[in-house]
Amino acid sequence: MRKRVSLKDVAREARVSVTTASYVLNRKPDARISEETSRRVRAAAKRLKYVPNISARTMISRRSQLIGVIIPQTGSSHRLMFDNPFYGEFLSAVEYVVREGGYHLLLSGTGPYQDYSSIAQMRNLDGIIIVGTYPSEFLDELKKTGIPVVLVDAYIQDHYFHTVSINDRHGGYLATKYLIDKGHREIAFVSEKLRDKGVHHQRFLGYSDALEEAGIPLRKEFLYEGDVAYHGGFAVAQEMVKRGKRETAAFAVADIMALGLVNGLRAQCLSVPEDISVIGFDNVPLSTMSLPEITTVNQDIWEKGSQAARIVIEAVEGGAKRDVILPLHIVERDSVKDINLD
Amino acid sequence: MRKRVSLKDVAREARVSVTTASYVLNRKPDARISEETSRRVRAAAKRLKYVPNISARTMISRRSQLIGVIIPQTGSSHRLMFDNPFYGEFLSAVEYVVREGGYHLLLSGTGPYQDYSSIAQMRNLDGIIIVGTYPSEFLDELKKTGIPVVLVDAYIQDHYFHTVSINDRHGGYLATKYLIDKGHREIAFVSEKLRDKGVHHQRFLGYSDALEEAGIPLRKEFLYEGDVAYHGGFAVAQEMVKRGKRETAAFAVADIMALGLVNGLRAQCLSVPEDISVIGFDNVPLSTMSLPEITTVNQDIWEKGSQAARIVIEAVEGGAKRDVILPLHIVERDSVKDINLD
DNA sequence: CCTCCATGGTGAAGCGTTTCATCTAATGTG
DNA sequence: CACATTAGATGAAACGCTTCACCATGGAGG
Repeated sequence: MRKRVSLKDVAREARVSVTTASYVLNRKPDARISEETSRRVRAAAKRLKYVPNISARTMISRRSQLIGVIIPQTGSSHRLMFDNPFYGEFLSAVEYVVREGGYHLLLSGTGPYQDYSSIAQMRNLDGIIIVGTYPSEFLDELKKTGIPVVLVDAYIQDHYFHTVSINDRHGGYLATKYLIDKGHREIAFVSEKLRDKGVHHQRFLGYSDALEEAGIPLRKEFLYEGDVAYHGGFAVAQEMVKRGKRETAAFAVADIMALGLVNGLRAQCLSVPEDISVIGFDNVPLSTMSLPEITTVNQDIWEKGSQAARIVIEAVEGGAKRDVILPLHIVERDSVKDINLD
Repeated sequence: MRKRVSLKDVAREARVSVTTASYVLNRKPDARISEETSRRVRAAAKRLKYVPNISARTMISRRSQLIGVIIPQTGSSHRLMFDNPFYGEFLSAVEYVVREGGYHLLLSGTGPYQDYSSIAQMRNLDGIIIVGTYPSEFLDELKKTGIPVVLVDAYIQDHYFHTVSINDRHGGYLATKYLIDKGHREIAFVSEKLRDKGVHHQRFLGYSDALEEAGIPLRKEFLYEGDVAYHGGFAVAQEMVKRGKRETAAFAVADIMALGLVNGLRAQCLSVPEDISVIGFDNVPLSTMSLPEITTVNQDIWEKGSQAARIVIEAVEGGAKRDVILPLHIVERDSVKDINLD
């Protein structure tokens, strides 16, 4: 491999100074360069296949053109959370927007918790996107770096962070209300163990809101816990028949769980929606990958990722603090039965 | 934000020269530093929360501690191929190993085809992992950079590239043979339009191998085409009954497609495996997310990712060229019926 | 007493950029 | 014709680090 060509080489080739070459190649608006010189430099750069060295640039400008993204890991394993298709879709959008914006994407799992602010500094990250809920010490460290951070789906109120989220509580309300409107009054709530913060707790709040509004008492025995994963939903189905299945409908906080639930129910010879209706949340592609296809609360994941990326780039380039809340709506499919019609 | 602390600051604090500080912090084995000085420097670094600047280091050492990963995009959209869960799992493994190895991960979609060698040079990438099949001009460009590249699932023979793959042809053989052993002779092959290179074509070759070995003629009308996606498999199911469904079994080249097929069949009131058996490929989690759970050819995706990452790191650090082929085996579940028993 | 060598440490060059301050010529103004 | 102004271009410093070559000091050996 022959030595990499540097700006110096281009300058020599074009018979100008390094300064001039730099000005030309960066299209500095206020630099006064003649058309002729400009052309010469560009030609030289092309001829030599000049590629700028971002490291060098970073040192001076303190801009790395790098956006860091942190994706949660599944508890036990070291796997990123891609088994929930939400993250893949989200990441796709981020990658796309970031690339179009002239940045690159540094992907990390949550492993290096405490260390992430070091990573951010070492690499001179221009901006950071974090999805999910994290300990506040972790966020505080990040804050100290002064790097713009966009928090996605984190229920944190702190003027430092930009946020993009949905109104999960309202989403939970929507889903439950939908079931109620279809005549259901015995409605199961299926989720992981609820932590105070976090989207699932919010969705639970929405669930109770809807119940309360309809004058339906909240019943402890209609609350089910399982991993937010296919097997979690599947297991809940078994638990449900074990408890005697008094419910006519169930709201699962994620489609992946809803899918497990639907199949688990079917495995127990209950049919969906005839014996029990199911509604999910997210509207990931998975929700159409079952029979029946699953009615769910749609959130525009692509939009979520795009927004997060756009906001972080904006912030890097001097934009103001932003908090975006994306809209939600029900998408009706075949997993909910209208029992008013019976 | 106060100014970032540099090595100079640490040196001053520890009352030593920058050189010494650098030696200490990098644990240079041949540098002769007294225990006492060493301690002082480390203490200072800790006190000031010193974080090295990778850009500066990169300039000198020409090592960026960055591994680039390229994931294919779905044809039309800008989405990364995460709708096939293969990629999420693969990426997880890579991320994990790369991080453990002290590197970071730069993620790109295939958008910047031609430009990737530029990106690689700009960022001084230490190594590159590419999954999928790409035009050879693209690979040639990469080759010119001299950066170690690991090709995953690419049927390319070129001494420059490291590779990790499975024997797709053998996998196709295994799947088909399995079906034949269960008494099937009318076996559909379900895939996307076959290109010469590429894993799916190889799997097709394996399919014919098995047929030929068993003395079963290959029948054109048993070949189905659709996108390697859920909807692709679903559509094939419809096509299949339209053609009169002469087959007793089907081999789909990817689980995601197999899932679509199973559900599509069920939607046509055919039951799996009673009316028709289905076998998939990959053993992604998805394959257990249907009823019946899908019998499939297992490839260890996590291992694939880990190996790719390990090889690229090894190569960066001076290792020799490597080509790894991972083993394959059938995992029996419930989507194939043994019709010998009838 | 002089030389040698080992030990512990440092100065300064250099990596590839950006950018500020400056310089030269040429043009315009009175 | 003298002077100010401007267009066009450049030199050199700085970014933070690594590393080569070199400098002290002091004890061992002759």
